[in-house]
Amino acid sequence: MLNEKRGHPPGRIKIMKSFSRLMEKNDFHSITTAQIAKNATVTEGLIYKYFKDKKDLLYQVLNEHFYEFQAKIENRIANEDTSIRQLEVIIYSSLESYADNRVFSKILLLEVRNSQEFFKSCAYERVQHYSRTILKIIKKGMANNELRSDIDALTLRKVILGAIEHACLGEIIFGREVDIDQVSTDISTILFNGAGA
Amino acid sequence: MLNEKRGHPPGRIKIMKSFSRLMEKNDFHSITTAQIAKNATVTEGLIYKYFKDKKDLLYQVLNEHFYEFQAKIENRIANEDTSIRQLEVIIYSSLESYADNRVFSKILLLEVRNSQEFFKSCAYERVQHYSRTILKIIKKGMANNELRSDIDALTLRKVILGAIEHACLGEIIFGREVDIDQVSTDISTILFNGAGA
DNA sequence: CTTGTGAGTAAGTGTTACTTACCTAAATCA
DNA sequence: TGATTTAGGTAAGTAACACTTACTCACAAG
Repeated sequence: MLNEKRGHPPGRIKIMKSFSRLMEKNDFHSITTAQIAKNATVTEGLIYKYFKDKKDLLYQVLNEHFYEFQAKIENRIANEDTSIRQLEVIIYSSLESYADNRVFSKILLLEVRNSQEFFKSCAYERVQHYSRTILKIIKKGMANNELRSDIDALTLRKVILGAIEHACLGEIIFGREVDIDQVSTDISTILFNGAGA
Repeated sequence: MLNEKRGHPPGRIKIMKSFSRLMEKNDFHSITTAQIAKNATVTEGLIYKYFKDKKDLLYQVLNEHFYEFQAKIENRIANEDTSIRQLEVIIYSSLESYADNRVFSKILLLEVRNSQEFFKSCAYERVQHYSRTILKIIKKGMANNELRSDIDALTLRKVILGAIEHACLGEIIFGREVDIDQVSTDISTILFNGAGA
């Protein structure tokens, strides 16, 4: 907290807040640097003092949101003992975070993946860390026979992440309401017990 | 096939082919209309004779690819009798199509979803049709006790689609190889039998 | 033989993301 | 203290971009 002011001058904060606000209603490409600046009551040029380009601004906003997301989830899974419970908490918490931070989920699921630059950003490093946490839980679960070990751990991770993300898409894109409790228990049931009768 | 020439003048075809070629290596936004025109050996203006704007070109290219994708899958599931087998065929065939048509999968999974316009396009209508087909199979499976009916059919569909899509992301984004047989059987195992031991 | 139409072009235009040069006030330090 | 670096911020650009307008030309139908 020492360098809260150091690395974060008021102009920079205003730009990020302005951009976040605009992302609530518009998609990334339809937002202009002129709009961002006007909304932040700074000049366009200042954006490029703090951000390499418009995409860098996007990645840095994502980075801040992802930090909170990650912190919340890692706190919660620390209180669970079994792998399955930990994964269930991840499923529930992800749905919850995506639901009450639409800008964050929009950026992560719809805006960054189409460009290679993202995968060199530090926001992506955070995503990787989070992703590795899930893999560790799966491997631990397979080692102590909570999870079947005849399937590929990487594939199971993909299925879990895919299920979570797709479950939120309707909400993110169309603003539909999602019953988080219902959907997350259904996802857990399917993934851990199977959809077969 | 009568109006193959009628609705598809040579310039239009050249533009779509040129754009598809460019999409193999670049993302949508980094491709310019000047590049598309040059590559197609037509002038920039002609693009706007056949397409409302650059995004409309994207949607129409997707539409053509999706038609083939859909036709192949619907043929294949017609040969299967149980719901689970039909869903397994969908999982396998989707992985296969995404693998050998990278432009198609890039557009569908990474490029169109961020903009609301897409959801008014006729490419999206096709996606909806495909999506409804899956829902019908699930409901049929629940009705004849192949699939458990204590979970929401819509959620199961989301999990299936999410699993398929996320399984291809590594391939689409990083060009990683995917073992389709292995991954699709793993996904089916997880979804229908569960990952729990 | 002229009139209407579809394919295609050439030369624009306003916006957009981004750059450059500059200002100002407050730390830093000789 | 006085000189100088430096960080926050501005103003006025610029090249490139998506898209438009006004125009050919070929040719088919009446």
